Amino acid sequence: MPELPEVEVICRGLRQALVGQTISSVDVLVARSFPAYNEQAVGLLPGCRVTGVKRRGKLAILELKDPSGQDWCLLVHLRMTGQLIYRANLAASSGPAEGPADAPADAPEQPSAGGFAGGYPSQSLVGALPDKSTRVVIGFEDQSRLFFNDQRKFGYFKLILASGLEHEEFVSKLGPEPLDPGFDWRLLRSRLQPAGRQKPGQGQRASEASIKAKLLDQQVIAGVGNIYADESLFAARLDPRRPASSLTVPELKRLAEALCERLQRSIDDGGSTARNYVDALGLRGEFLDLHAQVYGRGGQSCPRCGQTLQKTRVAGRGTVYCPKCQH
DNA sequence: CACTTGACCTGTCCGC
DNA sequence: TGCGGACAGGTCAAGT
Repeated sequence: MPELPEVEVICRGLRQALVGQTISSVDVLVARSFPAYNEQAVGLLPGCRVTGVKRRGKLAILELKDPSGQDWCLLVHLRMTGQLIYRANLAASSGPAEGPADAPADAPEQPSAGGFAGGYPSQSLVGALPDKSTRVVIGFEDQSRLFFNDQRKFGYFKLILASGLEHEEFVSKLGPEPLDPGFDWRLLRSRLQPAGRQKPGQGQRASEASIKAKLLDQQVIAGVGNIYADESLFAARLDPRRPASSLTVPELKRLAEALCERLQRSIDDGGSTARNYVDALGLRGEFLDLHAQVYGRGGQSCPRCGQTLQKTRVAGRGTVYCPKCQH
């Protein structure tokens, strides 16, 4: 469920914490979480300095520079249940990270912390780390650590050259960023309704795929997942089952606007916590509680017209919509 | 070729 | 209490 807003919130936190830091160690506890680790990264990552943290679609990207000056990108995809949690060095007081049983040590005291410098906030949803879902741990020279937790082991790390062919391929595969300044209804139309070659007489084959399936396709638009597809379609008053090819210009305008508004609103709320999403400090996001209108609310009444929201399946995903005001 | 479905995983929730 | 099964959904391979 980490989608664009969740990954964006995590990246902002990591940027503050990691830029300028130098990696001192990498522990891969589950091999599938960093498939190529042994071949390429085992001796390469320690010594690398973090020069930036970016997001592309649902990917978090740690930009690294190795001692020889070569630039690398460490890609992290959280998939369903991945978490990236940063823990500052707690004045070396947190010895073995495993020890709720110990009493003598002033307990895992939580230094109120206004930011990363002092540790982590007491309202963190995540306890002592590593825990049983920890897959990768990256240590830094100042003794802080970045934990990659992932219950379902769908997420992964991948190290690529910043300017290599792999990078080009991965960038060009993803569709445009809906929050980039250049994103508007015309761009959305070009992605949803690509101008097919029109043979005179034989009109181009209109895409029959549902608008929801298209929104979930990362090659069409980058970063939209199930939550924001449903929320945007509701805000734009569009039936998720409609063929993408059938949207009119006014409908495309509503949808483009709804996508931007819903995604930005969620970033402002700290993202959506449906199951186990937390930000870089272990804090949950509040979008679902504060501003979501349909996701997870099947059977409840439509906040716009009062009709009962329907839960169904579109594009293989659980989908909630209002049968009365979405057309 | 366009599109849909199944597999990958594990934790949670529900009914029996 | 314990167990089986459905369900959650991002992405890719396989199927229609």
